Amino acid sequence: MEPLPSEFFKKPTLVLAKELLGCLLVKETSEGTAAGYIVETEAYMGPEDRAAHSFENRRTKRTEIMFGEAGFVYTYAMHTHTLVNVVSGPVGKPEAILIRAVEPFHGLELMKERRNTENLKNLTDGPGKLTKALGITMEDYGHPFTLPPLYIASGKSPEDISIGPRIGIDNAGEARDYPWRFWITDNSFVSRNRKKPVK
DNA sequence: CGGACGATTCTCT
DNA sequence: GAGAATCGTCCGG
Repeated sequence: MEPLPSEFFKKPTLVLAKELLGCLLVKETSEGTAAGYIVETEAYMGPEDRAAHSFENRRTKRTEIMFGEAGFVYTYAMHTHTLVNVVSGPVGKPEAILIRAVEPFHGLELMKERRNTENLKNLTDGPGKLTKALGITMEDYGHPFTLPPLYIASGKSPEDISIGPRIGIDNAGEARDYPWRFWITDNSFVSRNRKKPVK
């Protein structure tokens, strides 16, 4: 599991969101290393995307990292959970890709312990679940995905990719229906809150 | 400085 | 499928 180079992240956000599928998300801690295949992503497209934190270029302490270079970690808190994004797009364009689900690959026992469950299916099939399982926290904010302790490595190529509207943004007006959610077709670790694919 | 609000999850029913 | 938990962030006053 070798980190991918920074060049990997320098491509259009909607392209990167698809290419991240099948890649490994790896987190090293003092407790050990945990990793999973990325099976579900969502793109957030900045100023013109009502669902994005950076809508209308809203630049705050929280969104600051989105305005920087692609390939950095954007974590934020949602209720009691931490969610993790990959910063994307050129400098000055605040785009990001939310990692919504991974398929457990390495460090199974550690992940089960952190999630307090033996049920593999329930381990990492949601954005808040996978951060807990992997040990991703707000401490990771602003770090590069190209170096340990939190990095992305090449994995396996998905056979087929499904596309549909994003989850949990029903109040985002017209952006609600944009087909910016990507997942590996028929993968059982995709988050349950699923809608029908448009493709 | 207060109030509203989630890119969620879990626990029931 | 609905409702609670629960808290940092953000914006208005």
